[in-house]
Amino acid sequence: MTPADLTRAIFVSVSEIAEQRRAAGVQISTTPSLDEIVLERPRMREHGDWATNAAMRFGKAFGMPPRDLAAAIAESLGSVPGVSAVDVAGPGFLNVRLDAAAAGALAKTIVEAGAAYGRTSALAGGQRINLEFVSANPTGPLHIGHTRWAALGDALARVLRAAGADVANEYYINDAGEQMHRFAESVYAAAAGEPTPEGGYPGSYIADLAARVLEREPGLLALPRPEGTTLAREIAYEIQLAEIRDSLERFRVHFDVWTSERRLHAVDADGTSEIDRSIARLRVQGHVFDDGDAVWVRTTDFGDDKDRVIRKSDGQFTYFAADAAYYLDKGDRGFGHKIYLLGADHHGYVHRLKALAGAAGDDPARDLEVLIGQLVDVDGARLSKRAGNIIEMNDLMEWLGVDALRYTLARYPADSPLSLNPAQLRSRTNDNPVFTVQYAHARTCAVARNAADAGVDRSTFAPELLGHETEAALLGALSDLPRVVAHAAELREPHRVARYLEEVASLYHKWYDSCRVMPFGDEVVGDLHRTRLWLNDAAGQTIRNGLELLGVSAPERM
RNA sequence: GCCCUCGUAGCUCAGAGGAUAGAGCAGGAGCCUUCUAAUCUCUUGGUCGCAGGUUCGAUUCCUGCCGGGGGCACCA
Repeated sequence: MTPADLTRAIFVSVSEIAEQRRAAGVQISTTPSLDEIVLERPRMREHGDWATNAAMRFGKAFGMPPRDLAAAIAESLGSVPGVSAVDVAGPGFLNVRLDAAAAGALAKTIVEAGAAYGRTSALAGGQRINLEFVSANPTGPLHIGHTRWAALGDALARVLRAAGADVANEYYINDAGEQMHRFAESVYAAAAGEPTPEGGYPGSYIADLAARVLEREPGLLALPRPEGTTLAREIAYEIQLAEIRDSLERFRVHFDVWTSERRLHAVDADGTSEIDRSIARLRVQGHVFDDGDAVWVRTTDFGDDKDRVIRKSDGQFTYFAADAAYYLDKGDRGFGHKIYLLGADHHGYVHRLKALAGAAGDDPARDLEVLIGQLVDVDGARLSKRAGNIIEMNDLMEWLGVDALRYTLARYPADSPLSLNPAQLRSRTNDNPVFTVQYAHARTCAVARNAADAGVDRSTFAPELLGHETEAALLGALSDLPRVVAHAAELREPHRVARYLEEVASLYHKWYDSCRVMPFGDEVVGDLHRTRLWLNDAAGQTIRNGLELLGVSAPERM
């Protein structure tokens, strides 16, 4: 019996009681629907396998005290096959216990579903989602902040897809404007042996880039300065962007779409750019106005504390203009829903983005989400040798490993400030969550290997034998993966998957400690061993699937 | 000044309006001739920052205050 089966049984019971009440002449103010039945796993195991607050929820509408309604539901639920006990507790909770066979059947379900276990259609059929994250300027290496958004954004994308959503990962390349100019000046200066210009980029990576630029273009310094600077910029840009892509791929983060800001600035044959056309489109919606020679967007219509300039009086576009064009561009490419993952240092931008959505004719509350991530730092981290006062993603990967980094960065809600503890991340005991989870997985593999050697296979399956309390607890947790994934997707909180895995790992270790898969000594292999192998493999599969959602490997040996 | 965010055990943190507020670590006490003791068992530890409000019920939602972090531009 899966949680979904039980939910349905409770729904049927509640509906029948509603009918009886109606037949008895009682006014029922609401007709319950299936998705109003909420099943949860009790915090305390003693309370049972599952609990529902349905009686408290519908008591009022049925004109019944919650405890009476609970008793009525318990009565009819008690006769459902697979349910071994139903208790009414507290203000009207219903605690349900499943019999071992009904609960144990799940082990086979999971093994047979394999990598698909945990996937749902909770978010299927909705708008196409554009998930933009990282989007670092291609003027230097990625730092620790980008690393957090990369881990979080990619995990979120995986979780959303597992819940059936259609999502594309997007990286916006800020390759136009002032920062690129400063980057160019810095690289050229380094190539020419000059000091870093005022406001330029420090760090020895600039000198490395300059050396590679000169290698590719030995005549650079012979060119007139403007042409030389432009050429240096283009070559250095290409090298730097390639390095960013490489870092991200090594971090197992893949972007489906890379959008260049330059494309938005490019002027067509008719003399207009994407940005020009975008401002014209925004005007139609009525939130754009002129003041002297400058063009403004009335972002205060959408909660901003002041209106924003989109085109300065000297004719130059502000950054906001490119962002507006980019927003419209996403919509034009078929993305009805846009998610932006921004660092806390950009939160002032949220109102402006919301305003853009509104000015574009979208619903700012429904079509646009901005997730703000708090800052992260690492105790005792070395600053980048080549990029000055930042902590580099490349160094972090080498120092702590991709698995530990990804897991830990995805383990906390985005809006909680985070300080990584390197000693903990490198530890090989329970104080390191990623280790606990990976070790549990490796242990399921070790058990499976040993079982194979001992002649224990999955040729029979007798779920009624899975009656040990640690087996009931483990099965309960395993059954929760689809719900956890759906919740994580809906709430945009991949950290729920990590926390869940820690619970499964812990319950698996407890089970391992008290229930053997292998026969003792010269004991004959029996159904109990074989059935436990199914459970062992189901636990391994569940952990593997969860780790996959976080982009963390599931080693078979440690 | 205004905006965002956080405040839960000694530490790091979970907690979608529900039960006696949880986990790991740290502290204390235990279990190895048999699948990985890297695990497991028991145990100490709380004014959920403070004060109001909504609710049958608030750590959770609302308001104010206190404290930490981040941010305010015809900047990029």
